[in-house]
Amino acid sequence: MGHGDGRGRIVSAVDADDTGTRILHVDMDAFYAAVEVLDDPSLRGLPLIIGAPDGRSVVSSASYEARRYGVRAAMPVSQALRLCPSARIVLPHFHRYQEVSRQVMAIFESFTPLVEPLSVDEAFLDVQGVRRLWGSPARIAELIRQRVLDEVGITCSVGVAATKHVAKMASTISKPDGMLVVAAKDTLDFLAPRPVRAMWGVGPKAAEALEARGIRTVQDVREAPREMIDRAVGAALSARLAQLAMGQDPRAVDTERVEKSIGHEETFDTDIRDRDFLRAELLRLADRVAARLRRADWETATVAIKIRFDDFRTLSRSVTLSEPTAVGQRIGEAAQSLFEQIDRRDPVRLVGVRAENLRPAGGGGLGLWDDDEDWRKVEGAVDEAVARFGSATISRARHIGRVDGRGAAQHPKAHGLD
DNA sequence: TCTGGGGTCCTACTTCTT
DNA sequence: TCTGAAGAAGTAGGACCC
Repeated sequence: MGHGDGRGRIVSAVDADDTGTRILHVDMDAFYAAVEVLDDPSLRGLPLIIGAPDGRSVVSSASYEARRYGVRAAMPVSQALRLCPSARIVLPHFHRYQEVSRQVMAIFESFTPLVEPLSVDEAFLDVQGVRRLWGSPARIAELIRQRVLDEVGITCSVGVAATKHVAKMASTISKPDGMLVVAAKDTLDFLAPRPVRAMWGVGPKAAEALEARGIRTVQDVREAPREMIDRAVGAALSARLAQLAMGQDPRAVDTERVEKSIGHEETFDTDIRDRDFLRAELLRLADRVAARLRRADWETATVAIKIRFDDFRTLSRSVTLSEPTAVGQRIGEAAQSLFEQIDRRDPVRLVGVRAENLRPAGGGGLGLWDDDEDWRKVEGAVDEAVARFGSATISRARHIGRVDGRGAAQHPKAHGLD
């Protein structure tokens, strides 16, 4: 079980003991690949790699047929093709995945309002309050699996347990097209033999540090001295692992998570030395970030950049602004200024811009504009005016756009800037 | 051999404020 | 007015997740 290549399927009986459970973790099987097959049935049964065939692309998703050759998400496409030369490369269609995701989430929400989407293809559901309506958690899990298949045409796997952590582990193990129910009283036995790497928060580094101390399974985590785990992975993760290993997970299903940062980054096909080009890229990324901020009616108080050099060394720099903004030009200027502070002149493979420390847009109300075209006109006009009249005069005019309140008065047409 | 993009969270350290 | 301690806030980097 748990091969990740489709050979580990488990399906608990609908009448399996689900005493003490309330959390469902639903995970779509090879989601991107499944959507591509849905839209082009001739792809069914083929080894598929979702990703770009060129440059430095990595695998976004792979069908189970490709996974049998060792292909995994996040693997360079070139490496995936060496493992599975017969694989079909399919360019990703992210908008389509989001569309299907919305369909699936709507099905979840028809069972319970307590749905926490984790990503485009998975969610936690708390079904404690809807048992009278739909039946036991295991029964609800089966109904959801059936409806997703009937109405959307793709399969999903569901873990049913008392906590998020165990439900997620259970869905992973049951894949694909599976369901695994872990009754509350069976939680400790279920967890004991699992590898530490399967625990939430344990990645390659933490696993290596734990395994170097002989801590290989969840049972080992329970038995190892706490100080030893503290030293291996730090106090915070250690405390969390100690809880999780005992089947305790206080995290509730959270339906109102809000984004804490918004960023964009780009890896170039070839490494770039040209500083002017990199500055222009920072400005372009800043514009995209700002556009998203305005659409969400947010501003950012902190701008961060990320620079990755040809040797994969990565630097980040950030600055807190004197005044929050959602204006691309300001974010771009902050990003460029941070970039100037980096002395290293080696070729760059990636640049990124991120807005952190987000807050609701106050005073300016720039987010009221539906299309960014309008704001580009304003920015373009302001830049032109700065060139003609000098920045002091124009900075006052620019300020009008922020304090002038919301609505028509700040629209470019109203300022005669159209 | 080659390592994306969009995120969150944590730790260690520095600087600012009281 | 100066100084030191302590806590808060800011910054950089890394690990992790999907």
